[in-house]
Amino acid sequence: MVVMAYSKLLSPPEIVRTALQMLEEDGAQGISLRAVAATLGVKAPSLYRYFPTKEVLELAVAYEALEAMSLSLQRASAFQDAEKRFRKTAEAYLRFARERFALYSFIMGRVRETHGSVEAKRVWNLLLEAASGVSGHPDDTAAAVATWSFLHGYAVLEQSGAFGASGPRGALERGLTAFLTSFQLKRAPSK
Amino acid sequence: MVVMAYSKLLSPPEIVRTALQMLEEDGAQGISLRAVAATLGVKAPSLYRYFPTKEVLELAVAYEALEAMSLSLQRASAFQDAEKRFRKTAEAYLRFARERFALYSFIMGRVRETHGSVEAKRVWNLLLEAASGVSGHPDDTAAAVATWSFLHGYAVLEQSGAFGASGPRGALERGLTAFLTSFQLKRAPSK
DNA sequence: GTCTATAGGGTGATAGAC
DNA sequence: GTCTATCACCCTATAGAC
Repeated sequence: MVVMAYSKLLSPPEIVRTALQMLEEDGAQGISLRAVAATLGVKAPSLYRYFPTKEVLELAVAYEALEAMSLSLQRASAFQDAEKRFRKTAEAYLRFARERFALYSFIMGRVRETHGSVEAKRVWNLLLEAASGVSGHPDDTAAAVATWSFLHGYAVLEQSGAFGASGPRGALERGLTAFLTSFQLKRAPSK
Repeated sequence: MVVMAYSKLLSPPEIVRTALQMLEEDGAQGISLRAVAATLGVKAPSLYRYFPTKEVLELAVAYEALEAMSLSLQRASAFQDAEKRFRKTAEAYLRFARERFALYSFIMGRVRETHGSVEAKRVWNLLLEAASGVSGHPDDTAAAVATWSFLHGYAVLEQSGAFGASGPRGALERGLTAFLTSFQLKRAPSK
């Protein structure tokens, strides 16, 4: 047996990064401490030196995932025109949900726990600004929540195969247009 | 030990009914064969006389749940006025999701498997008719899918606590109104 | 037709050796 | 700081006794 000195293999950020990556690759049924440890070349109990419970690790992963999500949305919201920003933000939201669905549903499964965090607020604010820009009201919560509901529902139904072989049949465009026209009707008078 | 003849305790419908009821009372993490059997006063292996695998039982439960859902929606769709029927159907959908959320998400987690069944079609048709009635187009799939997405997203976000302490802030009304006005704009000319 | 017993898998978490 | 060993559960599913 080769004599081998213990080396500091682990660190919280590395554990979180690994867990997130595994979640993304095949995370339908969540995080397994054993699996994460194995990927790191370590046994499960070692992780407890860095995270007191599984839940604490999951929360750290959720924050990291929210960060990634807000970055994806941010890139799409750099448009001046209100309608274009609204559409691009919605598009970016759905792209993130589609391409990283396990991560997305992991986030959405922990909304309560992450509520109020800066990471969650960043995502929320991008949605809020996109919707408010269309209606012309500075903090149009109702418009943003309605938009969020639609996008979330669409993302989940799409991924679950609910649209069937015939696909969504233009429902995305139909919904976005409905919101756009309706929000614009209630538009505050521009100065 | 009391001598006791074996009696025919079980039947497929009774097992399904029990599983559905348990799912409804505390079914956040799905069906457990052990738990279902215990409730029936029997050991888990006995269930295999009636269902070859857990999945088959789950499917039977899903169909039963879809049946219940379509009944809930049906009661609300008996309105002549298109707008009223649309609103009442949406209301009934959300009520079902709210009051029987475990059942609702069990259904939604098996959309792919139940797709094409008569039970699923009954629910879908009620949504389709509600949306089509507003737009005036006989089979307005896009409008129905958009509405479904919104309702599903709203139901899930609401239940997950995403709306926070301040609540949805009128987002439901805002969304429904947006769809109504937009669908009516594309209304087919009435004869 | 239901039973016991068991195969064979999973999970989070802890104690104490090294 | 990581390890082994283990606790204490959970689960679906099958073989064969009664």
